[in-house]
Amino acid sequence: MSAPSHKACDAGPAADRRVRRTRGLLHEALFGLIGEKDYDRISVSEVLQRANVGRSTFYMHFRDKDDLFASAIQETIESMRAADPASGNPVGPIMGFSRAVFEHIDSNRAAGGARMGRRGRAILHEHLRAVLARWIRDEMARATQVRARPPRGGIPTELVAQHVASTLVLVLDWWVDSDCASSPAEADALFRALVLPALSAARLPAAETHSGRAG
Amino acid sequence: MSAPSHKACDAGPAADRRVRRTRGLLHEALFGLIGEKDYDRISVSEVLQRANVGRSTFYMHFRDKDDLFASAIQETIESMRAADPASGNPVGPIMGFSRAVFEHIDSNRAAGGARMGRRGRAILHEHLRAVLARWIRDEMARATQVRARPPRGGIPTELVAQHVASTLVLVLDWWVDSDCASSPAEADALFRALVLPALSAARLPAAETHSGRAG
Amino acid sequence: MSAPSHKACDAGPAADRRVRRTRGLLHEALFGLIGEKDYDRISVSEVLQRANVGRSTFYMHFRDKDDLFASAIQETIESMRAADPASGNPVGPIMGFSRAVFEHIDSNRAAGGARMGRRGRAILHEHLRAVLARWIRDEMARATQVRARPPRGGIPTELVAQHVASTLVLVLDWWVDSDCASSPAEADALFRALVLPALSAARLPAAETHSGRAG
Amino acid sequence: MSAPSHKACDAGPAADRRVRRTRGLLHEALFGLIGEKDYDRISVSEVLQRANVGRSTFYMHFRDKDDLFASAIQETIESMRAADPASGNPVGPIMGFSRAVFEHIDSNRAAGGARMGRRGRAILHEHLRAVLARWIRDEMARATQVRARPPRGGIPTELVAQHVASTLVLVLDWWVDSDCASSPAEADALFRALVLPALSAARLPAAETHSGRAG
DNA sequence: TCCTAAGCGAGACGGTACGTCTTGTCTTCCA
DNA sequence: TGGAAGACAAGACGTACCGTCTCGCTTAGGA
Repeated sequence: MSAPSHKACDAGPAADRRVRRTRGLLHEALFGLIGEKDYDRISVSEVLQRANVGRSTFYMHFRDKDDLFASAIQETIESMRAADPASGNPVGPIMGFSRAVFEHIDSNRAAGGARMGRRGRAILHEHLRAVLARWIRDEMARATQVRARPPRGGIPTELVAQHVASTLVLVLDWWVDSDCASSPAEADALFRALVLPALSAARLPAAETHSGRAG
Repeated sequence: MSAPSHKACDAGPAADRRVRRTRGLLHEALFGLIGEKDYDRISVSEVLQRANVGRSTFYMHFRDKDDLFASAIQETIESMRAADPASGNPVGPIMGFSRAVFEHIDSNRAAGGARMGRRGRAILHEHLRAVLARWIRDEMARATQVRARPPRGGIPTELVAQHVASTLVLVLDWWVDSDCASSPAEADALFRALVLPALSAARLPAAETHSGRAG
Repeated sequence: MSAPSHKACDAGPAADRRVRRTRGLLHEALFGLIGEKDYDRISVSEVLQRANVGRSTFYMHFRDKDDLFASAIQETIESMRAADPASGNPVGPIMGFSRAVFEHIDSNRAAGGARMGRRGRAILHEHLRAVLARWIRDEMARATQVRARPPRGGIPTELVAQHVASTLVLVLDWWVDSDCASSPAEADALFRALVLPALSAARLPAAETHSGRAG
Repeated sequence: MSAPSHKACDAGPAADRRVRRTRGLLHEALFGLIGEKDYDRISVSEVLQRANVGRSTFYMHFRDKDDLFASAIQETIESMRAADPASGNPVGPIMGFSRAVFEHIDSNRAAGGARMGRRGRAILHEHLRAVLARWIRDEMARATQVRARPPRGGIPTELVAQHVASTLVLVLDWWVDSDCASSPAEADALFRALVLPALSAARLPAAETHSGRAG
């Protein structure tokens, strides 16, 4: 889903500018409110009032509150990926991008990782998981080609990708919940410790890889 | 949350029987509806109508729809745990209970794993994760004592427990989604392949985590 | 339309009392607001707020604002008819009831005949016309039987009834607009002067209508 | 309100031509839609779409939908008056113009008298009443001077004029509703039968109202 | 011939009201 | 006396319009 949302609204450069502005206002308003109260106690009207946007305009751009949230997350992730200099870099260790993720969260933790109730967090996690799973699938495909490894071990690629994504989200959540007490490097190390052994195992005929943490 | 819900309603053996019946009706009604439509398109009124239960009665027993769902899941899990003969057996391999879980799902898959929309599944997963994490924490504590290992390795116990629970839920979901194409034993093997290496690693002293950031 | 509106809601004497109260509150609130601003600048929400009634309750009882208004008018008219001692009295002059109408308006003019914009007045007139036309049709039928006159003259009964009703509403409106400067008796005399000659004419064989077109 | 509407828009002959065209398109579109559905179920947007006119253009010319409708009616009436050869003819019987009105409606009934819901009809009637009342006031003034009668009888001139206008509209409505079953001449005769007696009475000192309760 | 200003289409926008839906409380009545 | 029935206040939802606005495009009179 690279398109912003369910509607194109291409009517000219000026209109486009306005549209972009409106969407931005709504994103910001929602993020602001999420910092203040539980996600699903937030009503659409509150967002509108804070963004100073009319109701119909909102529903022109987003199907509902969840759609707005998804779009906002998407935008954030994309800007984060764009700001990542190492993005698309084929060299470096396996799953090398994870470090960048932790670093990014670390520098933006004041803004983004704020309070958001059970439901908001669930939606966020779901999105993150999906996006990360896609990245990881890419990464795994590349790694497989570059290193000329056998295409798959005993574990289905898709399941591995989801597992890695799920674990990354879990560690992220746990790390943010602990107020980022440890450094990004340490958190990343935890993530890698949890996930790399299984990755190696996936390449082998499912024999036990005890060596751990593959550098 | 071992207590059924927020209210006791103890007024005698007969009343208790009726109460239990009412709660059961509501559980069944909710499960029935979940099989038909997305969880959060279900309104309390629908449940009431199907269970043939008055509105006020519902709110006597449950705080809201999620409370009812949680209670229903809890009951199901408890019945499942009760039916497990190996429960509480300290011998056997590490994380030995996982096999039982897959077996149980396999025999009940017609009934339970039915259709339920995004949100319903999310809530279910959340609950499962929490319950399983608790079991796993217990199991890890026991394993630690029995085998006289050092209390923790480089990875926080809590994080490991959550990771294992999360992975189990992931594999379960993936397995159910594939219509249980593989046998419970195979699915369990996948789960163990993903999770055991990390568990072994967690026992080692985690050399490279040098220092806390705050300290 | 003797039934209050589109819904019966018979669920017991107590519920009925509550229902009646709610409907009354809404009637009063609407009449109050009509006295303050143009009828169609009044929103349902305003009525609700003033009546201290929930939105859904309103739509339980009335289809929309116009339905509420119609119901309120109906109620008023019925109470007025009930309070009229001469109602149903077959003796007395032709169209004798008109005098009572003027008298009634005269005594209640402070309350009822208040300000109400173009649209509100139009709706009111429409209703009055319809109700009065029915009364007049009855009256004419009775008069015809009592006086053993020929059933109809050259003017269709229905048209005459509507004409009389329309004229009565016109005179009423004009009279109320002039702040009831003249006495009810005088106003009634004006009405009778405008309408009685035509009524007498309607009894004659209407010489000048030569032939139907279609026949 | 003889001016077309609230804006002059004098900027040259060509511009004027365009303006006229636009207004015409809107008139036609509205009349077309009125033939298809209830007047107040018609939205401005529908009119715009059918007329192929931009939103801002509409609001340049008309304050709102009612303004457009009023303007369209006005135009129609004016064209009707212009086409009437007897217009302004001081000779002939009292209220002689009424016959021309029925004749006009008769020849244009296919186009104009089409379906239009409660509200549309109400607005149309209101307008007709107002326009006709003005004509009638003129006619009465002329008649009074020509025939050298006393300026007013027992009934206020204004009230008489409104009564006549109201009755004409009533008969027109009834006639059109009956699909113009009778000829224009007959319909006119009905109108005159209903209204002329009162007119004669209005000239006298109110003597012949025999029923006499006014005193 | 080009220029400039108008009328115009398109449609995003802030705003208001609508009628529907659901929630959780409360009251009444029945078994 | 406890539970079914359901009226009710509260208020969010997504839809429909409204009237205002900004934007380019077209077009025609004046330079």
